[in-house]
Amino acid sequence: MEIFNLQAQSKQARAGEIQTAHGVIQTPIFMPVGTRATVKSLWQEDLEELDADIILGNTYHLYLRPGHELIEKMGGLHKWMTWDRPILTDSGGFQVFSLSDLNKVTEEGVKFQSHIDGSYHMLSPEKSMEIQKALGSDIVMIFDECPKLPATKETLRESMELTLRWAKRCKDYGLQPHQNLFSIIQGGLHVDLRTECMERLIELDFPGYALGGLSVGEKNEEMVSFLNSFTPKMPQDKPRYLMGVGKPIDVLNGIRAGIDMFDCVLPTRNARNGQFLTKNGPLNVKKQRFIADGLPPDPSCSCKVCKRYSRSYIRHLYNVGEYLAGQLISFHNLHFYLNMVREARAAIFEDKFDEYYKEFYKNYTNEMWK
RNA sequence: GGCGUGGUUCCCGAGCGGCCAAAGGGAGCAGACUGUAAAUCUGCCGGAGUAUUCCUUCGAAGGUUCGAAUCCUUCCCGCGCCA
Repeated sequence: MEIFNLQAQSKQARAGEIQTAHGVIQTPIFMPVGTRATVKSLWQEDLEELDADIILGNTYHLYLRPGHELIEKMGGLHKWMTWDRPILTDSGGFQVFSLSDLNKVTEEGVKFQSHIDGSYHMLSPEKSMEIQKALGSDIVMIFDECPKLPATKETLRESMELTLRWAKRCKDYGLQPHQNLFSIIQGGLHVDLRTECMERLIELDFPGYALGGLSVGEKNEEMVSFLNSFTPKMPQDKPRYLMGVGKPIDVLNGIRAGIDMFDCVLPTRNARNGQFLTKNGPLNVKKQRFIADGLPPDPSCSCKVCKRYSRSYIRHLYNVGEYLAGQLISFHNLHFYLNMVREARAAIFEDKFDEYYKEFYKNYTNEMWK
């Protein structure tokens, strides 16, 4: 079943729609990350006001706490967290990478030691599917292995082969009727490995294809150059998802290469660390020069935070450790990302994405404003 | 007036003869953060130099000592208790 409808293209950049049981996702899309059934520091009302089409949840974290059985018992993730728009859940594959000192990878799966209490757990393709099935997310990710870069080609190949075997096992596990299983292409920065991985995944036939294992240690230029050469080879009629990426410019680079979906913790994590985004690049609110700055975070922004609050006030909140600082900046930063991809989408429909990209890049990297 | 106690680098505050340009906080500065173990982490933080180094500094002035933020004398100022 096709869930993706390609609507417009501007060179490699694409605009389209993804159909899910909980609504339509307009692409290119940025998906706020809500690991533990919450986009940190924001209310679901905020996400609706931001008009986020879809958010993420995480298999590993929700499995450990509160446990997928509980969420299933409470009616599934959507109902439990009162979010009736689409949800994508990551499979826990990334945690194999980010918590690597606490786990051991075998053919069967990954034996984990919980980062919370040290207890032992097994995460396998079947277990990840069981959890995501219970959560009831609209887009389910296969359980993959995400190798850290740089890595030898041999290592990457072995990892890719394992991911392929796991992909088959995920595919064979039955999900809920409304759920769509996306596969994840691995293979480091090698176009040949990635191509082989993709072709073998296409044989299994998935409704969407993701690029995993990027922005995990390689140079940014390497990732951009890889994306430009690889993305056009990906299926035209399926959504293309670049996992975990990235900074605003990275997202635009991805769109330019033909990626449809993105997620990243940066707008919310960095918000909690004081960084707010502006048309002219990121700034940190804790700087003393903002102490009496009556301007909003980004004077060119139309979000509710920028309409009301000043840098001076938010700086004070941040400085004294008030939660509201992180909340306000998170809201603004997500607005920044979502607004950016909406503008990109509009530009693609007008076949002016390159112009949009160049203008954005020029403003965002202009040192004069810093 | 008496007794006691204290004045330390932007602020608070350790140090009480050499290992002290002086712990630790705070503030400040610079940086990081990319499928969230992150409202977190790293570096700098008297001046000059890449650096072994040099210069200025621990209320003030004198003194003891090879050597003092640390000991002594006097003075200035703060705080507490008693009259």
